[in-house]
Amino acid sequence: MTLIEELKFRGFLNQCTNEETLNKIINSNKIKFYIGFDCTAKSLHVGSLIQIMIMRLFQKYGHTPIVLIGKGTTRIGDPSGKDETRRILSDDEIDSNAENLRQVFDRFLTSDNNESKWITRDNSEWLDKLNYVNFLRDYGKHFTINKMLSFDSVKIRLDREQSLNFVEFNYMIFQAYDFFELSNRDNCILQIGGSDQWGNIINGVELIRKVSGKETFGLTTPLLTNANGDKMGKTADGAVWLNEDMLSAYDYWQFWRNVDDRDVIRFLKLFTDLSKKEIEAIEKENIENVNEMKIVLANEATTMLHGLDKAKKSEETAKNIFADNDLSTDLPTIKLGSEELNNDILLSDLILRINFASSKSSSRKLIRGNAVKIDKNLIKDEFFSVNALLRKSSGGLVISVGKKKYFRVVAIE
RNA sequence: GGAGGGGUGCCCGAGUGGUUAAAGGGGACGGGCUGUAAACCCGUUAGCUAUGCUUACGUUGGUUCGAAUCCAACCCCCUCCA
Repeated sequence: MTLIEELKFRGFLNQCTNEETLNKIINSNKIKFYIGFDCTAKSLHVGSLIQIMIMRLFQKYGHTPIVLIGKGTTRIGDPSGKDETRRILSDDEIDSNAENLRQVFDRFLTSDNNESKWITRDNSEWLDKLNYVNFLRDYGKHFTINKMLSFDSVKIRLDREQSLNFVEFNYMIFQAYDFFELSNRDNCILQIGGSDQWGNIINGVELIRKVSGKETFGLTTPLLTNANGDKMGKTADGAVWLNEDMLSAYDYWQFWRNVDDRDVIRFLKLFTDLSKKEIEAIEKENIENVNEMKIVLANEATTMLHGLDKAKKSEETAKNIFADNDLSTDLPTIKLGSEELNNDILLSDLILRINFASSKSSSRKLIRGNAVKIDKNLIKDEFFSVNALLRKSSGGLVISVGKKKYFRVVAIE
């Protein structure tokens, strides 16, 4: 299978400039390609995973990924896919976000092979130094307003009567310029991005052709949505983060375990290293039992990010809770000292403390709504205090909120 | 700069003096059904030391017994004109 064939099989390919030529080049040469990531959050989330996985695939075929950390462009704010102007982040925030992002790539990309070892660039390196007048003269002339206005990222804002300020309007020019810089510095010949980046990407391809006369390529991945058509990666508590301190390995595992039936095969192709053969075998074997496939998916995806141990442990925990109804398993735990236990400990406070409710009112509403159980017994009293039960128990209490959230409370000496 | 329109809860959106913590929809969460899925049905959806109190309809003041609703100033957005 060639790289392009594999991309197609797995569902990574949305659009590509001149697929035929690119195909020839990547089959006979090792290339450098890049994907840009802005530092708008402390961590990447599942929404970016498709980009990370496609880098991984290219790397498997011997190509070199350039992770472009967009410290410079983050200070501008990409209007693509955004309803409104982003909050402007401080430089400190941007720096610390950038640091966090790098760690994630280390998990997914390899540095072993010298040839295709992944590298990072930071576009503030060149964007910060730009001189406005010179830049306009040398590069601004290659962009027509007529065309810029026709880009979706701009058009949508205008159509919806939402403001788009001049800084944001310039974003696409900077992104195009990034590609130009990388093409010069690193001989990077391909930019990959989500489908919403198509316009920005071809701007870069065109700029390079106009200025250097070189042919470069652009490729986009489909916008990742689940079977319901929702943008992926958002859950109740927010995004499905990749950094473990923002989302535990167990919760990450649960995210994959809970995907829609219709998404399983598609996600196995996109988010695991399983080969075509393996995926087809799994599909055949489990045609009647999607849940087995979901477990494979959860294990594979979690292993890739957090390691085999944590994946297995998550599976174990899930099995205990959901299949065996055995609550003696590993759970997030609140430890109460004897001093604290001198006072009444309200159930509603504990739920708040473990972050299963966002306020005490909502925590009480959950209790009123029959959502909370202690050791599998429904508690309906929103003023329930756990002291008496806790004194009687030996191993502490297991409290569940809804069907999927569990935690333990223990008394310590 | 001129004329007009607009800013409501997580989002969309109704409301033009009192029973409005604000209709309706979406989303989310919880319950039921199930398979930790989907669909469907029901409930919840500002906070708190809670039969009450506090905060909330762009911001700040004002009128009024009472304001999201009326008035003034300011900020922001949109359309047309210059």
